[in-house]
Amino acid sequence: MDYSEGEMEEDETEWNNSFVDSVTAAASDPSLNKTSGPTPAHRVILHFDLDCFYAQVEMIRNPALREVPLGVQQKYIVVTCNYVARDQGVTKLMSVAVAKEKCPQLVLVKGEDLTRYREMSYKLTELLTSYCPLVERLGFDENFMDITKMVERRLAETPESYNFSFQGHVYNRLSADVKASDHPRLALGSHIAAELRDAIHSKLGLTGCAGVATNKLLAKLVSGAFKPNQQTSLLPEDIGDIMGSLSGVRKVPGVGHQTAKRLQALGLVSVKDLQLFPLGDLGKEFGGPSAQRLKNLSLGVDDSAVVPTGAPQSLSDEDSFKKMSTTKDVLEKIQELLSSLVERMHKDGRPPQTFRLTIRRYSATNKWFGRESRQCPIPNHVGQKITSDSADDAVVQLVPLAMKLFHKMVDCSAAFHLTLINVCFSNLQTRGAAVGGKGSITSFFTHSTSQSQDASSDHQLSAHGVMTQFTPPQKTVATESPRGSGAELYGLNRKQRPAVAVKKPPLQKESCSTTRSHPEIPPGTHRLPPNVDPEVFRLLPEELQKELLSPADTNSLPGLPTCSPAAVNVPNITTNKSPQSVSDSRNIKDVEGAVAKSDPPDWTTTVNRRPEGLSAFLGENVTEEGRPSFPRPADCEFPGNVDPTVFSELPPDVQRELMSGWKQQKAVLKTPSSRKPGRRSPMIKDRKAAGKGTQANNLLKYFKP
DNA sequence: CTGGGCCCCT
DNA sequence: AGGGGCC
Repeated sequence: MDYSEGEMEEDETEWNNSFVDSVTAAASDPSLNKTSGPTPAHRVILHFDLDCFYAQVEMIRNPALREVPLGVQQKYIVVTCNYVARDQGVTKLMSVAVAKEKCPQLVLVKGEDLTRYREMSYKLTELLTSYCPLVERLGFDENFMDITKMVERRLAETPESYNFSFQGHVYNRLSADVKASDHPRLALGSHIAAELRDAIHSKLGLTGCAGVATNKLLAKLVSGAFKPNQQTSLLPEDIGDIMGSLSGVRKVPGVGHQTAKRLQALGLVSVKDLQLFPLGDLGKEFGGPSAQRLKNLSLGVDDSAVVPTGAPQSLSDEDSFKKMSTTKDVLEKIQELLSSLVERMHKDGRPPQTFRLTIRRYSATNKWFGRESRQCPIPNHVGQKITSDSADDAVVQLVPLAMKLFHKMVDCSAAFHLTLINVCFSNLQTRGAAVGGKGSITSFFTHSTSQSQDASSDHQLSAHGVMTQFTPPQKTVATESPRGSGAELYGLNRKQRPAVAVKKPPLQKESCSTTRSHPEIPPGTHRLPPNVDPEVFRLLPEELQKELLSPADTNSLPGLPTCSPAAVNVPNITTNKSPQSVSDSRNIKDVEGAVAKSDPPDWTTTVNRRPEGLSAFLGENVTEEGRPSFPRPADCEFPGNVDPTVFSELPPDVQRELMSGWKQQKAVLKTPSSRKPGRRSPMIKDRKAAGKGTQANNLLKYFKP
């Protein structure tokens, strides 16, 4: 129904017509255009923007931090800071070094784990949703709301003689001399905004800014006019002013770095430049739809609807680092990420159907370069496991999947250097009929339902009690007490799980017994002992591998240490875990389990004929015919005139780039001088090496001007 | 040009 | 699968 104002921005054929319609509708006199469907010509849109969100959450957790300059640190960056710190010159996204130098007393709190922020963020969205269903999230700390209906209802109820007024600021005006009666809807909107900000503060302890305007763009722009903990409304007659006040196109939401650059190449740097630039010319560089959108934005026109965000469509977890260059480290990191992510998935309750692994490789020429990813479907039973009882089992199943994807991207026979790993679940199964009706799911629904009633009942504002529609199976949230202010917001969630999870103490017995469930393994066949990490195994010298595979040892071999393979010496392979890795002894054990469980029984029959999945897991090179082969340096990739020895002595970066170049040449005969990425890409798509071809593309870009 | 997400659109 | 955008 809100289809009204556009929303087909990218529909190429119809776009132009629908745009013209919607724009004229929006631009023309609001009051007369009611006829054109259910969409109000005059929307009232709110934008909420919490003050220094992460810092606020930390200050709620520890009120003593309110008095001191506080920064929230991720890696070596201060991602945000409280206003005490800002007064001393600290800014967002400032390096820790600079921040400390500006403000020596700066107190830093680690903020890499987003759990608390995420939880608080959703509490806020849920709170807003309890007043009005049209809430759209933008990041963790911003929300749009379309309160048109709410406003209309109030308007209908207000007496003829009502004296309208604005709450908070009115952009570019002294609120004294604005005639609020000329803008009754916005005026009412400003009161609703004030009430909501108050509710946010009393219920969650958070302060923030709000913007009140007629579309999302303007609401967002105006919300920042008065910064901490204030609100601002924008009258339609001041749209030109606020757009003109922006220092450059980059300040327009929707115009990112890349777009700004392209605009600049056209000579467009100010908003006004963009406003005046011929649409046709703009279309030549950006295409019709994008050009229109950009131009609209520059004029303050934005007919996009507030689309209720609902539950996230994907959950991901990532970590960045200076350098990661061994398969073992990758494996451990992936496992670590997966463990926490699976835990989150479990609370979410929707079984994911696809898994994605993405990495960022270090490249000397530019390290801020893009990521590469591979994704694959998640077997149904695994997906169910994530959400049902045993998340640990799920991790065990997922690690091999992840490693398989990893090896699709990274050739482990060559040096590699990663700076980021991300794991992501998406394609979340929305209706969990398949979940197999454990009691837990139903209990969640009842619980959260009761909560939503709580929230809506004690407020005159509330129109709908529909908070639960996307509440994650975080029954948890429901723990918010009637008066719930703050303290019990956190941490209480966690504890419903053990009750279910205790069923299986995760011990090596588990994986061993699983492995032994195939006692019919023929004697004398080659197989990895159940407690040997295949990744580590792969890295061993061939001789050691043979020893390990010798039949006599199959069941007696103790586990390999998790430390670097170089440190392993054969006779001393004992169960001793390297101290560094003890922190989570499941690390290795889980992987063992993974191997045992994910492998069809027949994988044990011979080392050389494993299922593809396992081969990838082991880091073997797999040819296109599916024949596994152990890694050889630069397998067959050298042009004839290249001396392998010389090559091997080159820096890894150079090696990789050269390799990419060669592979590129193999894939595409013509040397790619074309600047357009889109031109050539169809050609290299078919090859199995498409991934590497793509990378070659990227590397070649470095040599462009 | 950093950090950990999330989104949409090819 | 990647690009761009947002915070």
